[in-house]
Amino acid sequence: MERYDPAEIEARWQAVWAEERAFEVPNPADPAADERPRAYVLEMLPYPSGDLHMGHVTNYTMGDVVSHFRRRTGFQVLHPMGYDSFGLPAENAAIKTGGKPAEVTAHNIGRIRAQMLRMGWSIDWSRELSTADPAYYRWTQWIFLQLFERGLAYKRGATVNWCPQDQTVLANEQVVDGCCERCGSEVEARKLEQWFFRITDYADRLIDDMDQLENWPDRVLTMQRNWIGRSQGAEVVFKVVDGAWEIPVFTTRPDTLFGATFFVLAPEHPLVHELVQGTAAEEPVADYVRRHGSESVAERMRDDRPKTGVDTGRRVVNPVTGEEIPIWISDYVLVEYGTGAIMAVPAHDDRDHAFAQAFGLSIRQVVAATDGEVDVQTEAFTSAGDDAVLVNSGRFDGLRVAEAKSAIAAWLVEEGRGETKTAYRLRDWLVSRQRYWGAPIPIIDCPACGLVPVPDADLPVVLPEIDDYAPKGRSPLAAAEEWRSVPCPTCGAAALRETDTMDTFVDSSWYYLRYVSALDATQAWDRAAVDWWLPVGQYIGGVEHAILHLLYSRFFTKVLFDAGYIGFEEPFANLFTQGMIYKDGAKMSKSKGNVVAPDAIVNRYGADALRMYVLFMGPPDQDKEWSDSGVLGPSRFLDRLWRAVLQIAAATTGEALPAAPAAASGAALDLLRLTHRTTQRVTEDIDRRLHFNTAIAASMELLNGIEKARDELLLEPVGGVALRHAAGTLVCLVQPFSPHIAEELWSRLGGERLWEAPWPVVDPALLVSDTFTCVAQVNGKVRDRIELPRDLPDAEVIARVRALPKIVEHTGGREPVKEIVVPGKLVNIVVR
RNA sequence: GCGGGCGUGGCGAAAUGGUAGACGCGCCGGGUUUAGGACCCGGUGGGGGAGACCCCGUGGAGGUUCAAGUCCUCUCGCCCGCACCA
Repeated sequence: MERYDPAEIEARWQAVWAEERAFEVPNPADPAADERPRAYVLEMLPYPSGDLHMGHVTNYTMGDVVSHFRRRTGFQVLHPMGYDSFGLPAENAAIKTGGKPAEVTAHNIGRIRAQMLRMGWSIDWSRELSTADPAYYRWTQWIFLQLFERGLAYKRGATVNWCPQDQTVLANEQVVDGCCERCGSEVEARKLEQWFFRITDYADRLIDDMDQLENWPDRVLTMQRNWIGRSQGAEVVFKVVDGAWEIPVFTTRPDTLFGATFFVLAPEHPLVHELVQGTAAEEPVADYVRRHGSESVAERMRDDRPKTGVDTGRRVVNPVTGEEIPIWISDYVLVEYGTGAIMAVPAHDDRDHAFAQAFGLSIRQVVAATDGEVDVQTEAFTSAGDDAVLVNSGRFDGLRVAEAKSAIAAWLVEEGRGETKTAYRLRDWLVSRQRYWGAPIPIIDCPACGLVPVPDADLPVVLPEIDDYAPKGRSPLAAAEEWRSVPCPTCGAAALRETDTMDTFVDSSWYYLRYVSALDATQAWDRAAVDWWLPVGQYIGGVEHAILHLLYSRFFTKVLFDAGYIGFEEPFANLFTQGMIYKDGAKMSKSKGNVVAPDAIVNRYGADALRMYVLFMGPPDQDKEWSDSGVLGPSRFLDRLWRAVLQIAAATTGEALPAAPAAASGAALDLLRLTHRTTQRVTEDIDRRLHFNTAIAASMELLNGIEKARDELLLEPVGGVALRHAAGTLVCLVQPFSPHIAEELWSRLGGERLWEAPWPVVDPALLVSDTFTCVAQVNGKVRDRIELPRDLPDAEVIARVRALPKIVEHTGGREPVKEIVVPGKLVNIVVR
């Protein structure tokens, strides 16, 4: 028999699909457009390093299975692909080899595209995009200016995260444990003028609109919620003794106000200098501030570090007790959060408690446990539940914490000493980078007019060709004097271009919109086409983007909605986050030397086997361990499928997928039932649960059934039709996973264009049989099984089970206390 | 500390509260080829028994139920996210 040759089959069908433009879909303006329902299936776009890795293979194969399935169940499917092609790796490679980032990138895209094509994914390649292409980043710049016009993009001096290795600033989201997410160097704090996006304006909507994201993993929503970190509380104003200053603090525990025994300012707090000027504390405070400022971010984040601080000698008045309490400076108070100042309640806050102990400050209990004593001198009592009531708090004594929070907050408002307030952990998104390979920020700095947007007609601001990409602590673009010097668009005076480029996460925050109009040079997207395709129906990607890409994209979508450019507020209706693939217990990485190259597996077993294996390995949302021998399972399965279908195709005649013969009985009927049960399982596993591993297992069971029945069924005509029906169905079910072999076998069965053939339909009559295997239990333990007619009345079922010798033996002649019948499943006889 | 998730054969894993281990890898035995990472048949959780069979078994301890891997309470271990956020 002809051997299964994946390499030959795969190349041939890939050529057919390309020739037929099988996976290209029309926009609404296109005459070819029709009114069938639409599905936008999208996977996160890849960074084009030279080689495809297993994570990509899993990600895009999952999306491809969904795409094929939707296409064959009546949808027009938009399934595009592009490259997130700006960024450091290409730039660093160019510096190392003396090439140009654009050339390195073009080369890498060529390689990764070739590897993607070998996987046979059903992608509409006519919409391919690359974020480093001026035709793309022209619109990234346009969006930047949309934000600028609305006050959502602004430049300010700030203490920012500086990566000494990459020589650029980083967003908060890109700092992990005090180190650069990309290169691992310890991040330094630097005071610089930088561009920010005002994502904090959208903090509430980013949290509240999570209600609409029912089909997002809880994990991702929780991570975003934590990252935004919304806390309800109160702002309380404290007056400084012997001075005109009033300093507000933010607290989530206004109920503990009576227990505030000292006050702390962050070292960077703007009032620090004024407060101590000309006093005895001036020198020690200045000294503390200086020492604190020179510490690295990582040092400040060490969790076991002792509390440090310095007394200002100044005092503030506690608004409820009238008591004067000392003002300290300490770096455990963060200037960026709340107001940069806190009221310290050592009895009920661990950090304040540690500070009070370190400096011998007084600790006063104002909340007590309803059950049992607590010693707040030893340890802070932080419970805020119903088991905690106020003490030493004047007329608020006896209130539970929750009640006291609102009562004291109300009192503060009444007295004009404070107001209710919400604080967020989220910071504005720092988007400027001092590197070359990114979209230039389209702003011109005019000495007379200030920051002026580049006029739309002058977009894109194209990256100039330069000779030296090496980072020097400022953007390499600053050296391109000629490019940089331009007349001010407003007044015509000599002005300078902004030389920073944008964070690459800006590029990827809107690419899902561009696919609908990827070739349109006149606008970022066609509104009618966006309304037609979006929001994205199914988005698939790695969980590592939970608080970067996925939060930024939601923010952009809301901004563009508010600006009237799109008609929806959430970009991704359904999100699926796939697990990572490990090898030898570790993430695959070049440095660990445990990378398995997809190309090598394709060479050996074919793309169809690899595609099937990455999904067969386990549940798609879980991390998985790569096994070199594991791929043999799907590989052998496809080989057996090949031989079985070819044999059936040769021994029988008829359609590729003939109707199930009505006259079937015995083994033929059993096979038809198995076929339809399998169709049901595969359909549900793909459609509802994205449980590809069990869908594949079900297909394997069907093949096992076909092989077992084959020789017998080929002897008679009805059996032959049943076999052909089973084989045709199986080929259909396998197609989303391993489309090349499926297409080939389909054509051997006499079919055409499987990629658009209708999905097999389940005949409900074939899902049930006239008998069932009844499990016979005594006291919940399985003792026997018996084949019974499905329509037998319960009483008769019980009688038949009770007559079984093993049941008689285990009941030992005792009368049942109870008899449980689960129809079509089991009988449980309960005896004492 | 706060939040999320996970513990089932040698391994990857299945299992609407109803037959635990489907499907696959590996391994064992047999066959067939012995150019093959080839193919076919049978077996494969642990313990006992010559055997039909019996007992135990889903990290651990309780509980609910006729029935628990699945639900509840406590507990141990691992992974991930956030973390001096007031």
